[in-house]
Amino acid sequence: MPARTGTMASAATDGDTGAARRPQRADARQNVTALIDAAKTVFAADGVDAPVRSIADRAGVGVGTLYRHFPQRSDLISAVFRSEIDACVDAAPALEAAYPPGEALDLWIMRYTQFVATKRGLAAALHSGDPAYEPLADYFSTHLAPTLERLLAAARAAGDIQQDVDATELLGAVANLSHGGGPGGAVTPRTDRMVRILLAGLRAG
Amino acid sequence: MPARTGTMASAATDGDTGAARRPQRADARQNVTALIDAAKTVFAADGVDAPVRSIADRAGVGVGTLYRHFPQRSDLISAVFRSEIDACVDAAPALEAAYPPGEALDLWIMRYTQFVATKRGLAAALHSGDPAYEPLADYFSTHLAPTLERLLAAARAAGDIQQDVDATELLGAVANLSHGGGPGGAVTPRTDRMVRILLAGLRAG
Amino acid sequence: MPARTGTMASAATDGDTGAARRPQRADARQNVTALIDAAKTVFAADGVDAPVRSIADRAGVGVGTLYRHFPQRSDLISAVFRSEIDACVDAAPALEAAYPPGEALDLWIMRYTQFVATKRGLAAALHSGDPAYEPLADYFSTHLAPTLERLLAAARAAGDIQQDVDATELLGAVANLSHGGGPGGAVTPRTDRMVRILLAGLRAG
Amino acid sequence: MPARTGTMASAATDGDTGAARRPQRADARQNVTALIDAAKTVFAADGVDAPVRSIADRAGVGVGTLYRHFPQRSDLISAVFRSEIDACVDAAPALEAAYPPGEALDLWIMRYTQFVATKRGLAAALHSGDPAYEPLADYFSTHLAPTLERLLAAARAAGDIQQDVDATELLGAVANLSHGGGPGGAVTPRTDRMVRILLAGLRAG
DNA sequence: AATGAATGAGAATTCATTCAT
DNA sequence: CATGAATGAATTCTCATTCAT
Repeated sequence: MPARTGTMASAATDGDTGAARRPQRADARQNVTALIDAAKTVFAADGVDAPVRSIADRAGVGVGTLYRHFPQRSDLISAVFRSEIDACVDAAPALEAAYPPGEALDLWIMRYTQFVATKRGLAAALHSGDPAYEPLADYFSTHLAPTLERLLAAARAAGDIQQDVDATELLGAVANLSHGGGPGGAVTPRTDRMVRILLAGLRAG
Repeated sequence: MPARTGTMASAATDGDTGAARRPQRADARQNVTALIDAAKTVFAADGVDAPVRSIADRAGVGVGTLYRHFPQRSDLISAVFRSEIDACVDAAPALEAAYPPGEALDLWIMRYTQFVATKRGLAAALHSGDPAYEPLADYFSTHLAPTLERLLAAARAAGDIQQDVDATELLGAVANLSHGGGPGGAVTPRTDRMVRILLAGLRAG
Repeated sequence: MPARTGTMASAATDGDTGAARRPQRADARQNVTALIDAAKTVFAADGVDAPVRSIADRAGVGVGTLYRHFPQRSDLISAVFRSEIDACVDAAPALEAAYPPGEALDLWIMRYTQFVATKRGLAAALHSGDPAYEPLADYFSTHLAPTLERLLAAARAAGDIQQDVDATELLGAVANLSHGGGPGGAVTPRTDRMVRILLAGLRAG
Repeated sequence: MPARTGTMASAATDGDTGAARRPQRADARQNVTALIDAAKTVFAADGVDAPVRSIADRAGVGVGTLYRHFPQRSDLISAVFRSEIDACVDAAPALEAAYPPGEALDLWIMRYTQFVATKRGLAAALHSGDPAYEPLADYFSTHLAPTLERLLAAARAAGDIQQDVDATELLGAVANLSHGGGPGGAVTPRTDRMVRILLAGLRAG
């Protein structure tokens, strides 16, 4: 579990006496941020199984600090992905507003594909069965899935798709298809083509 | 220390047919078989990155023996998959003969899915970029791809599919989709559904 | 498992002066020292190719600790030899001050011989061509060679030697001649005799 | 693959009863020769610690055959060197006849140097203290030493050298000095220079 | 006699994780 | 709180040696 100091702290301590303003708290916060940034880079480069040490080094902190904030590797993975997942979720409304449902669906999936492409090992982690990754899978289910669900419903309502498909399943499938992007993590044309075929499949009767 | 073969046991169990003790020479063949069998099981359980030792142990041979027959890990992987790939290839003609092109295509893909489902890490290995796995990728290209190509061509000729898709790419995509089958390696309904959607996508204009 | 330091023992043995228990942090220094001491002994006994493990064991640390401080074997070798090389270098001035050039040269070479005698495999390492040992060879070149160069120049100026000889080459030759000292590492009379002949050779026209 | 037995009996076995004409004897002889040749090459390339297998492979025989003829590694080393030692010994008379004693001594030593230069690890083996190499050391003592002794005595009688030096010791010293020849095994200028200085040392009063 | 398959003991190296400072 | 030293299990790979065929 990541620094659960931060979450409640924000609101609760905001009203604090103005005096205590530069505690160690801010430091810890900075470390957490640095670690997440470092992990983001390292995960993209070497996959989510990269050595803990390389992440700590890149963040400029000791491994002990990493373990303090992220006792489980999956905690770090979750933390890394959470912000990007959130960004992905946040991208939906604009698409929904600007495009017809079917197109919005497609565009959002492509957006999601880009997110997944840089996460080497993400799909493997999600499907590893390792209980440590359950929180991550849950985050998928509770955040991305509802968004996709909504997009799917709209497209279905518009008559664009007939298939009845589970959003979580579809998220997993697209993640799987995105495997094997180059080291840089770019979406390959290959991935792109396959995802499009899958999307086409949703249209079929 | 050499193979502690049960020399005296041989006479007593001479009538025995199949139960091989611990062989030699001509039975290097048997060791190879045992290794492939062991690897098949271990790969299915722990993925293709499982420790060499665990495979050797399960096969009842020393690691040296494993290395003798399969100097590279990819050699073993290839050996394990080759027979199944061949079986997959061999399954095509019957389907082509018995079903209309589009249906034959679908059925063969499902057959292929079953093969891939038990190979944890297969897709990852194929896409790892590690040159050690190139022979394996080649085997895919030279054996499975032509078969699928033929099925695709027939289906296209029959007007079943419009999409122009590369066979190797499609093989990779289906392999990716098949990730995450349970430890047992069965094709999950989830995988099945996603593959069907992909197949449906091939039909779309 | 971390260092099982004898925490409670400390008070009882507080009066103790030198006998370090199993330290930490600041005592990484002590570990380094212990490793160098252990390596010195092991190298003398089994040569510089002795198993890493045996050195770590003798030092009472894990192999990981050894690797932390000396990532390359040559790093350890260098560390072991450096202090002795330095001692060897430091011995020169006194000799130069107390003896005429020719004699000082001879005495210093004998001193150097004593150093080399306990380093089984040192000469082999120096000549192995293995790039890992280049730092060590460099240390020879940059520390011992100048010293010998100076002694040679003085002896030459005094008319003691006519031969024009490269200091590094001569160091290597003497090291080679010193091979085969008993396990104890003492300078054998045999080595002594051969080195003296070589030194005599330097005098010849 | 079994030995390509029966190369057809040689002239040597002609005296045999005409019946028994295709003995294994000739084959074994051939294998021994092939092994020695192979070992000579491999030793020069990789040193006397080269893997047994590489020698057997190069000789085109199984390792079992190697072990049959040379149960100990030192047996093979001895066998390899013996012929060259003999050649070295045989070179002496011609030099003694054609040159004055001092020059003959120098030339023979240089000849010996050439022999040693291609034997990576020979000197180390001689001095390893491993009892397995005693026969080899003995061969040195009983074959090369007397030759050198004779050359030394002649040079001493001619007034060329004053030093009283043990032949075996001198052989060892020159062998040591020859360490570090390039992979090809050529005598390096460095080695040459040092040996010449040693020889000069023999002249000194 | 020859062969080469099999064995398994080493040896090197990496890395997750703990915990003294 | 942070640090990073220490640990040692785990894993890969090599090679000398034996012995069934």
